[in-house]
Amino acid sequence: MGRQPCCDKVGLKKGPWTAEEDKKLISFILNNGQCCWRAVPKLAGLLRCGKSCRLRWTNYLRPDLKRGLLSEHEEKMVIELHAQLGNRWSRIASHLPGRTDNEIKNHWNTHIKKKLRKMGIDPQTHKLIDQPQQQYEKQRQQQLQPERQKQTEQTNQVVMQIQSAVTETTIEETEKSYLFDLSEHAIDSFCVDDAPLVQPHEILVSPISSCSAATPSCTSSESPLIFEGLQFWNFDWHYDYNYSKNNDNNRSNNEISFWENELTNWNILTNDDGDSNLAIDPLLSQYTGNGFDQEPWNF
DNA sequence: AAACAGACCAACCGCTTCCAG
DNA sequence: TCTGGAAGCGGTTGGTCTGTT
Repeated sequence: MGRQPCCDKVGLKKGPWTAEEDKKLISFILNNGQCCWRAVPKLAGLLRCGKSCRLRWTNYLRPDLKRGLLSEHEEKMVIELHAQLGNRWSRIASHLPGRTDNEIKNHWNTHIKKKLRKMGIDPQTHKLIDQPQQQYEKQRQQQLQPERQKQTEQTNQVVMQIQSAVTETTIEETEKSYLFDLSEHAIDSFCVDDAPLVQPHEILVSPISSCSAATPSCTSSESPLIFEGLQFWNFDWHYDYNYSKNNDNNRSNNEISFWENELTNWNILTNDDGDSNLAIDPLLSQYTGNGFDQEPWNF
């Protein structure tokens, strides 16, 4: 027995949302808040599935969304967070105010992946990708392995003969040799002969620089998990919200502040009669925003 | 100017997780 | 503790845009 569909799909509309639908959804949520998404379409007069409404709201209509390409700083954060969290886009998005998981996922797949590959880094593992020369060396090492094994065995035999002749071995010396082994293994994990195209520190955000504002005492030796619960500062907090991608008038003005641009759009969307005085106030007053370099603000 | 290919991204699908009863 | 519904999440799809031939 299969699972019941999230909604009765008969007669439901799919595909891109129209301005009219957006307007209905925004009006409804501003008046009633986010309640049971399943009920939203009926109550808002939409022929959409609740899930679709939720996605449209969270990914596109939410007033606190940032729009436009990710900044270089945000991109670095995404890379750093991805190295720690993997494809947990919502977790990553939670560290980037105003960005959605969908947006970050798309940006990762279309931009960052390519950049990392160009840099010789595997976007999934964040490790250096094998270059042809390195692959050749690896193969060669494997071919030489049996011969080396034989040589090692012979050497070991000689060493054992010498060791048996040595009557006193201090604990300190034993520890030293153990530590030496460990360091050898550590080197194995990153082949120093394989000169990377890009040094790791050139790609990843240094933890110490990232944490300075919120946790000034942390050091670069700490786990990058310090990102957990961390607030990041100094983001651009501007919006370039265009309902239509084709409306390039606003785009050409570069970043237009949320308050000029967003409110205008919202006025249009929430008022049939275009009376801007009526507009947002009573509806939006419930929303509180918070720029990182500012006090919380209200509509 | 037309055809095509690749890039981009909004939206969908289906699985997982959460939570109330 | 179990169950079923709702929400959350990540992978994928498909339409549109843009650049190239």
